Amino acid sequence: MNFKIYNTLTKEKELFQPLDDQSIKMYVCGPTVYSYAHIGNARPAVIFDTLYRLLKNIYPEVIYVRNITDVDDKINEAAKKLNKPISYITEKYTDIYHEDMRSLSVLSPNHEPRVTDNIAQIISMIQRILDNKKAYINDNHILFDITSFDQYGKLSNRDMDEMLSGARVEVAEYKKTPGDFVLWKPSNDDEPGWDSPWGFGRPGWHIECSSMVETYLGKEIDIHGGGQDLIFPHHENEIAQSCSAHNSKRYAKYWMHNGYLNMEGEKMSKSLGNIITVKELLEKYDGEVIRLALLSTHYRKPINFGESLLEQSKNILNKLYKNLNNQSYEDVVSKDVINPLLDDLNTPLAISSLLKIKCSKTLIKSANLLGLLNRTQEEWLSSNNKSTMSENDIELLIQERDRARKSKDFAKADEIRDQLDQNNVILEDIDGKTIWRVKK
RNA sequence: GGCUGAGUGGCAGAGUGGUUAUGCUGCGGUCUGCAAAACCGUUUACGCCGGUUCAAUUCCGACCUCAGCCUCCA
Repeated sequence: MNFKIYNTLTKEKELFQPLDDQSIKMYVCGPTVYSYAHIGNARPAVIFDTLYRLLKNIYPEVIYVRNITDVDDKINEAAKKLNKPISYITEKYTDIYHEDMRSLSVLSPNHEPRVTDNIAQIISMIQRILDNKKAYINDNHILFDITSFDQYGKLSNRDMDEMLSGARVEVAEYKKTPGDFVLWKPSNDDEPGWDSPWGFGRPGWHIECSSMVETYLGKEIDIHGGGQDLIFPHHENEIAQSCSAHNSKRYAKYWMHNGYLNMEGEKMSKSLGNIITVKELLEKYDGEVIRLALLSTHYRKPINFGESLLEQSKNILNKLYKNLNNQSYEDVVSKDVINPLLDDLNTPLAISSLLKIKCSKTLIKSANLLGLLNRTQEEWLSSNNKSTMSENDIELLIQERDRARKSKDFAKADEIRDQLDQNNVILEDIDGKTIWRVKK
């Protein structure tokens, strides 16, 4: 099995050679639960879910960990605004995230750790980094000393000195080097916090992932994934922390990053007001349509999300479900689908292959690998049944139209068809019989 | 300013040193009372300029445009 992955660390497409081919270990940065997940959050979830499905198809065991970040200043703000406890916010949005992911056919990872359940492990890791003299204490903050880590900047291909000359942000006074980052910071009484050897406080942003990888997967893992925006500083810092705590050279063997998502050609941002949540999209489109839309661009490229992409995806899915009507016995994944996936997860090419598969069972099995065609043809056709008319009324009108057609009163027959059309019902005359379906 | 990525036909989107991607849409046709569905056909594609080559959209170099990152946004 030749599985190739583009590795951000080496900037090359490499042959995937697992640390242990009996058990693959992958970690993906999960959501910060302070608001509804938007479509940009859904992209990595769907992409790495597809990777997870592919790996499970190849290897005997895959351990997939995706965390939930439930300690964050944005959460604190959201809680303060509503005058509710922080747990109210994190629990609410964790539940919504899970619902959204289910709708997009995203499988649950094997572990989904929360920061609040792993504080002891985080403290232990920070202590080890301090013991190894890779961090220092200043003004009640524990800061990682980036000058102590010679690989710093390798993942993001950055030279710290060059970056600093162009820096546009004020540097906190307690930092020795402007690039140093917080491992632990003090909390006020109204902020979430835990007792630690360094006083009441909370972990910095990056340490949680390092700690959870260590706890649930070990010191070194095969694949670490996330959005491109996390390359710097988040992933760069994770490498520095983990290697410094472990006295090791390597943390993740392969780094995979998905491209950005734009809305109708524009960056999705609060200021432009074009952020669209998964929940909003699900009101208008089936989760499978959204999933297909997200997979229709290669994961490393920017995706231009919008109405036309969704409509196109809907058409493709209709076509695929329509193709599920022959009886067949071949029950294997199509080579034309799995081979593109094995080549750095080329989902667009795999999808185009799906459209050529004639054998239903092969089609289902192949599409399932992408998390698609999860329902039967009947279930699909009857979903999104948005006609305002009852089935009985529709049947009666069809009978009336039949009578009109038999008596060659085509004007009346067409009038009835138009009437049904306005109620989203489309008629098809096949072999002397009239069948109807709801517009999708 | 530094870094990273992208630029393919009406749209979406693969791929390739010389031969059809694929899908959607549009147009034409077969079929139909008319439609729908199905099937068939179909329109100049590869940002710009050089270079390498018998041949470049594909390799190399410069340039242009767009997007993003540069301390907590997937």
